[in-house]
Amino acid sequence: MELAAAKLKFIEAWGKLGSEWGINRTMAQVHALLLISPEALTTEEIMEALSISRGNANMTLRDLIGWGLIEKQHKAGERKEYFFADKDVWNIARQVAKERKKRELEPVLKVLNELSNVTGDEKDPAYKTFKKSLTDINKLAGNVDKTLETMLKAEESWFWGSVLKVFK
Amino acid sequence: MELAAAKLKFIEAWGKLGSEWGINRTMAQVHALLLISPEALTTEEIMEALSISRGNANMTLRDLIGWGLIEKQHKAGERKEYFFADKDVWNIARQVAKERKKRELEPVLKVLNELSNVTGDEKDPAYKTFKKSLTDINKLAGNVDKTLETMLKAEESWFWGSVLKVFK
DNA sequence: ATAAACTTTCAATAATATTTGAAAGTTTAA
DNA sequence: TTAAACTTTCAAATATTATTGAAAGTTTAT
Repeated sequence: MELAAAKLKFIEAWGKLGSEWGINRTMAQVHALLLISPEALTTEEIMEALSISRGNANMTLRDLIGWGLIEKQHKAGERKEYFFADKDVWNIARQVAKERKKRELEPVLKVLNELSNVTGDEKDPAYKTFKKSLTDINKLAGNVDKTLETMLKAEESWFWGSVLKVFK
Repeated sequence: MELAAAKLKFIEAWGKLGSEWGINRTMAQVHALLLISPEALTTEEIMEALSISRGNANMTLRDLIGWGLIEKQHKAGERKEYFFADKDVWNIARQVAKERKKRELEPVLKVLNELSNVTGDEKDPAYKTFKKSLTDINKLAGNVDKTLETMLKAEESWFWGSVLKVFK
């Protein structure tokens, strides 16, 4: 397969994966484009490469910066802003985990926590079932949370080394 | 907080979490409802509890069965179908992991694999960057895949015991 | 100060996803 | 059979989310 075709396919696949996991398709595509680009690109070039409008490109780039996945770059003597992506896939994974944990997981954990002081009759099956589910979910969520925390601090090789070692 | 209010809040929170992770909000809500219900419920009761239409309820229930998260139950002498959710949170997590791996991760891994035999000039930075990204993503994806596989087979306590042990 | 080069905003529009509800389909009991 | 009880389907309506593009805003050089 030719490089040009492969690039398009990669961008498409990355975009699809993103959209299935709650990340805007265009955002994932722009990220993919920058990820496989050796040099930083301008808004103009990104618009061109993905056939998207200026407004869309601008907002998407801003979002990606907010996610910590790309950065602006300024070239000496040029007005234009260039954008480039962190190429370290482990950093990317950590960054995404960090943001989603903060934006989505933590608010839910907060609600679950509030709910755990629900009042009711210990003899009521509805109450007991509710309590049990909450407790179990909290336990699981606590473990997920701890593991993510470790991941966020860890080096890739150490993390996978540790995790995979116990699984063979 | 009263049980009734707490239930509503839980259903809402579960629905929101679901929608942020690419799962239809109604589907997550129906699942939440059944998860905290001690007995199996009819379509009618679910429609009523969540104010959704018959068609929506029917499709959502079918989807949830497809995900392996709920089951039908028949009561002796009754025509109606009852639905109940597996209450084991670890089973739920595994089931969701299994389905999403199959439906979304695997197709992408397949594409990534196809892309890895892209042809090009080793001296071309665009080619080198592309190759490098692919290789790195494949490596990470491989580790995620192995870990998920282990999770799917494992008992909860063993899995978290093993993972958390190395993280203390 | 002015104008060119570039970036940002946001109301309008388009695309996508979800939901409805009534009709069609199925099963059971008498 | 027939009809009541129940389930499924799916075209149309609604709601949600993403995108456009032109106008407004900003920065820099002269």
